[in-house]
Amino acid sequence: MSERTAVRERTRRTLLLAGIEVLSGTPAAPLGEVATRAGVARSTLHRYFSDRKALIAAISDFTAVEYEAAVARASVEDGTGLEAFRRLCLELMESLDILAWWMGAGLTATAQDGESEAAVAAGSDVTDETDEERLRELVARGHDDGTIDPALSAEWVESLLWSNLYACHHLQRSGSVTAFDVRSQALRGLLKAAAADPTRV
Amino acid sequence: MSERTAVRERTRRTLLLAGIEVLSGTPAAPLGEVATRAGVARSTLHRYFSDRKALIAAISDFTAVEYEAAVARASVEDGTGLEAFRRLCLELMESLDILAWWMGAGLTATAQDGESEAAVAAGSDVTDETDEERLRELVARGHDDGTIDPALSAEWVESLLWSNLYACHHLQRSGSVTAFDVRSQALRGLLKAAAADPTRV
DNA sequence: CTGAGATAGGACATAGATGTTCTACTAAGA
DNA sequence: TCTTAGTAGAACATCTATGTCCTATCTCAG
Repeated sequence: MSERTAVRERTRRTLLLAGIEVLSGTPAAPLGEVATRAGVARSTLHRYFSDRKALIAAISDFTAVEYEAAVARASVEDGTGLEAFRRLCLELMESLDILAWWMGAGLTATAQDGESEAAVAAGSDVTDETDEERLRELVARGHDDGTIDPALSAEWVESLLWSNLYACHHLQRSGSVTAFDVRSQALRGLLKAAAADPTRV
Repeated sequence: MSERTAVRERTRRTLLLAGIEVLSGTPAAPLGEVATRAGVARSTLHRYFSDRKALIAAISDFTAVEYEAAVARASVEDGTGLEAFRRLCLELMESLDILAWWMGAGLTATAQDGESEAAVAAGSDVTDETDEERLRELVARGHDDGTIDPALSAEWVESLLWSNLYACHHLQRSGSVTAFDVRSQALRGLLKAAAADPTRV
C-alpha cells in the first residue's frame, strides 16, 4: 500500500515542481506544457488536478508550506533584528526555485482565490500570525536594537527582500553567473541596504 | 491634416499606455481588456495594431524610446559613478509607469521577437551602444573612482536596479504608501547597497 | 449641407486550450 | 500467472480569444 501511494506522491510532487517552473514565468502557459515538463501525459495531470484552478491552488499550498519551513529554519525570533534578517535571507535563497512562485503567477493567482488551506497545513504558531506581521516584528526589533536603518519601513524592507530574491532567481537562471556569486552579492546588498550601520556588514 | 492625424496619434498613444497598464500585469490578458481600458472599441484597437504581436512590438518600441530618454536626461557620463547612478535611478523612477513594461510582459515578449526597430528610433549615439554596456561603464567608473562597492558586479547592480524599480512600482500601486516615501526609501536603499562608503549616503 | 476621417458595435469563422472519456499498455504485487 | 494501480495517448465537445468584415454614427472641414 505504502509502495503504491508513494508512486502517486512522487508523481504529484513532480507535477507541482513542473507547474512552478512553467507557470512562474508564464502564468497562462497551456497545461500541456506543464505536463510535458513533468514528463507526463496531459491526461495524467488532469487525474491529479482536475482544474487549472486546482493546480494553482495546490502549488500555492505547496509553496506556502515551503516558505513557512524556511522561515522556521531562520528562527526569526532570535538575536538582533539584522541578524534575524540575515538568516531569513539565506534561508529563503535556499528555496529560491520554489519561492519563485510568489514572484510570478502566485501574486495574481492568490489575489483571487485566497490562500485555500495552506495556513492550516503550515501550522501557524500563535493566532494565525501572518507572514507580513512576522517580518514587521523583525524589522521593529531591528529598529529598537539599532541594527536596522530607521529610515526604512517594514513594508519597504519586505518589498526589498522579495525584489532582491527575484533578481537573484533570474540572474542565476540566466546562467552567466554562479549561483554562489549571485547570492553573495544579493545578501551583501540587502544587508548594506537594510543595516543602520552598513560598514559592519 | 495635422488636425486629423493628431487625433490618430492621441488615440494611438492612449492605446499604448493602456496596453502597458494591462499587459504588464497580465501578459495574456484579452485584447478587449486593453481596448476597454483605453476607452475604445476592440475593432478600433485592431485598426491601429493588426496583431497582438504588433501591439507588443509597438509597446516595446515606445517604452524603449522612453527609457533612452530617461537615460539621456540622467547624463550618465558625468560625475562619479555613484553620482551618475543616483541620477539614473531618479530618472528611471520618474518614468516608472511606462518602464513597468520591462518588469512584466516586456521580458518574455522581446525575448522572442528581438527589439524590432526601437534601437534605430532611439538614435543610439555611438556604435549602437547597448544599454547594458552603458551601465557597465558607469559601474566600472564607480569602481575606479572608488564610489561603488567593488564587491558588486555590474551585472548584479543592473539586476538590483531593476528589481528595486519593480518593488517601487508595485508598492506605490498598492496605495498603502505615498509615491514619495516609496521612492525615497528605494533610492536610499539602492545607494546604500551600491556605495563603497554607505555612510555618506 | 455634404463628404471624409474616425469610431462603435455587432456578426462571423477560426484557432487554441480546456476538461472529459475511453482504450490500450506497463509494471509490480498476490 | 493473474490482477490491479498507474499511465499514455487519442478522440471529443466546448469555450474563449482572435482577427476580419460590415454597417451605423458622429464630428469636423469645406
